[in-house]
Amino acid sequence: MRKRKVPDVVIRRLPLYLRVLSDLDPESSSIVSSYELGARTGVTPGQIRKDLSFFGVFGKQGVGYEVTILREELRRILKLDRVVNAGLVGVGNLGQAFLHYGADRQKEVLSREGLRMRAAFDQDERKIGGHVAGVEVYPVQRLPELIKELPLMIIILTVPAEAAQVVFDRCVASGVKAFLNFAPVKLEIPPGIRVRHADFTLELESLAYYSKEWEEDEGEKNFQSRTDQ
Amino acid sequence: MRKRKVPDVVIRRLPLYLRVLSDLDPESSSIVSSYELGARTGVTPGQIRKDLSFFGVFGKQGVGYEVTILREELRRILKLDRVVNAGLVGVGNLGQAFLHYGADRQKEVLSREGLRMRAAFDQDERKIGGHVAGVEVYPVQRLPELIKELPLMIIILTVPAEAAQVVFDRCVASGVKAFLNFAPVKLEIPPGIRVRHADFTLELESLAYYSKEWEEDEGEKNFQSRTDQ
DNA sequence: TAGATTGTTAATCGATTAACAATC
DNA sequence: TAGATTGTTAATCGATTAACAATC
Repeated sequence: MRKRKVPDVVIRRLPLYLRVLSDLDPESSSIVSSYELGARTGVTPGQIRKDLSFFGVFGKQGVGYEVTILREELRRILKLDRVVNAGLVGVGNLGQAFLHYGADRQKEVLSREGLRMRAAFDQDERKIGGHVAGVEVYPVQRLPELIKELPLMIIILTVPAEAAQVVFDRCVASGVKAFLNFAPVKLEIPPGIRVRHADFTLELESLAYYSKEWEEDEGEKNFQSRTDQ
Repeated sequence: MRKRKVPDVVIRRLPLYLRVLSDLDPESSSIVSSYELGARTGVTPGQIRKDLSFFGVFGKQGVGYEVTILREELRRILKLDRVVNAGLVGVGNLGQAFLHYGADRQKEVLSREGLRMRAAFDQDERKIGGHVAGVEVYPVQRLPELIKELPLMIIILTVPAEAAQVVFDRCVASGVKAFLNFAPVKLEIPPGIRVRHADFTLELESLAYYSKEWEEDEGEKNFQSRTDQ
């Protein structure tokens, strides 16, 4: 009964396909081929077909994929066919920034799929009870309670580095399985829990390697254009 | 004379090693082994040694690595031993958020290495001439000019999706080789240019796949704990 | 010296790509 | 039917891991 594990690298491409399918809908054709999907996502047609094959058979040979059907299938696979509530812990500069960002995106896309920024948490008395970008701020003490009641399925960690592990552990204890972590720390992660790290300091530092050397002429061109992540 | 290309996945781990080495310095020992580095970064000791071997020989067999030496070598490799200026285009919600984030991090780490948020750009008359988190906002028209004069080696794109390709192309034309792109679009990227995508919408949507199903009991446990990116 | 740890090679693992039979 | 495009298998590519000789 156990399906073979789907590689995470495949899971990470699915939202990209979904985005293109959602943007595609209005424009005429109700059918799309892996070639067109490839052109619009930057993924090779073969890889798209391989990725989809992990989940079933969605196309017609000689024809392509029905846009609405494939879109609904991807939404179902990603669990975006239901409401998915996210909570954010740590309403500092970064936390507020993310809430504003989320509010911007929510209008466009997040809520088109089932994602909702549902609650924020902080220690600071002055922030509690307030709203940031339309999201209410609760005391961190209520985290376990609200994880279960709302419920919250994804937690975004925008707490200071020192607090990250403690908050993370508390969320895990309350049943959360998926995290987006902005704190620049190595978390101790138990089995079955998925954490994505968003650490811009590391991103920028690694980009410095590829940055132009303005002083002298650049002799060394031993890299190629590539889109990462 | 041409070195073999260093895989990007290796480049992305170097800042992590550098961070640990920088944090390590005060604490007693001036020597660190690949085993300790591994414990602190979550990378296997063998992989750390392999990664470093792309750039030369930095350790002593039977002993380990001199902390200060390895740190300086990594800073040099990543070009963080000199000043690296970054510019940001698009001072909307997300852009301002990033500038505040950068200001926070700058105090701690970014400036410890050579990274500086040096300039911001926007179209909006009301923003131009102002400062956000200590960074001056210039009109986008001055982008090519200031890229060359300051100069700016890394560009952070926080413009709306529609504007991203145009702004990107203009920066490339002015010689920028490294980008951090927050706009949710597939950019057309010429050879020799490195772009990292920071697209939280996609991250959250892929996390939904791993999120707990609260309705029914979760029968399917076909994933493992893993830290990605 | 004996013990420890590097640097590196070879083996393994996993993901991408090529290719094509099936079939609409 | 002929042309197109899927689904899938086999080949390739690249990255990680294991293992160990070199040597401090």
